Amino acid sequence: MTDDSSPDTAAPPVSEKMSEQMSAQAAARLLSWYDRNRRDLPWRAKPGEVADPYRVWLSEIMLQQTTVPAAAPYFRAFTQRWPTVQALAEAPLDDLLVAWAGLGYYARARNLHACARTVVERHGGRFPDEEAALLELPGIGAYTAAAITAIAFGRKATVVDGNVERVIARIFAVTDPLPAVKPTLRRLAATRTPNQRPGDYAQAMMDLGATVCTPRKPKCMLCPWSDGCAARASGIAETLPRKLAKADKPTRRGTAYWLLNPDGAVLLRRRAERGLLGGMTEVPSTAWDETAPDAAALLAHQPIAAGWRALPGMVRHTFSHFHLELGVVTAQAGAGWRAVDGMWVPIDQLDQQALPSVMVKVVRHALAHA
DNA sequence: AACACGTGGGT
DNA sequence: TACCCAAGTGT
Repeated sequence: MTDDSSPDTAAPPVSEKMSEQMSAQAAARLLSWYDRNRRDLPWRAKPGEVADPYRVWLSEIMLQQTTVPAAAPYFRAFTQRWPTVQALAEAPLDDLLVAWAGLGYYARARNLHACARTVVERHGGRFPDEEAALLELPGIGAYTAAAITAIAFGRKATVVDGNVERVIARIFAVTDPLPAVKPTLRRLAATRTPNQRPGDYAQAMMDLGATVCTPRKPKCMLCPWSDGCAARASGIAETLPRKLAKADKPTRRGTAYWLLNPDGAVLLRRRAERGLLGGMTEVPSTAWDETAPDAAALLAHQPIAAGWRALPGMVRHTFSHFHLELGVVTAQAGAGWRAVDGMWVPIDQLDQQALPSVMVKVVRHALAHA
């Protein structure tokens, strides 16, 4: 039973009016739970405070597929350095990439910059307060548009993230697997969205999923909706939502070139603007393929002809969709080093570069073994 | 529609 | 160790 029609039971059909009342009652109970268990998060307006759309937007982008503890320090750094969307729009993209380094999904940073500039240039520096207009902005999809509408502007919107999908799947005992069942979950979620306190309700749903209706070992005893939860009634709460098995990750292999110049600076370069780690800084390397590069490939990809020496060990890293094994070779650049394509960065300035985590690993490996 | 796109923490 | 998971979006 995955649609929202009346269940085929002996109970009398629930009238529309009655189900509306039940939803309103459920929302009130959730909001009461929220008021009693409100978490203090860096981006969350305190009771009585007016939400700042810029901070709501920034936090929602950072929280996409990202845990609260991971996002929090980045949010503080960004808001301290760029307190307004105007300030962010005026900053060079490269400054954002340096500040975003380590947080992952770097398209978010590129879209963040594009979005800030669009808001300033086309919306007078103010975020639109309607879902449809927000949806037009780079980096803002269905979830984020609804979240900003509800949380920043106090307007009704159905906010559906992974937490909400889980809560709804359990309440209604939806057993069909994700992602195909997403539209159904969205419809069901919409039937419970109240007119009152849209922002608090959205955050309450997500908090409920994050702290009570958790993926494993849900704390049903603490749940304000436990008595109406179909999955709990049938003892399958922890198994929901069901998900299709994911394809396993292939392994790719490559070799990175740790090249030092006579001044003791290391050669880095900027990656392509789009795609994996787009616009970020890297230690030059061969292509990353299934098979490790042979001697010919090492010569073909070397940034400058030099006598390369392999460092012991290997850098391992796992991206969203593949494993990477990276060997590291090192050399001193001889005559002609000034003409090499890339940038020479003093070792003590590496922390000012837009180095993604995988490259931080390469740097650490080289410094430890070179 | 399915896949590309990061990272670090939990079990 | 290996897999799952986290306030998704773009193509």
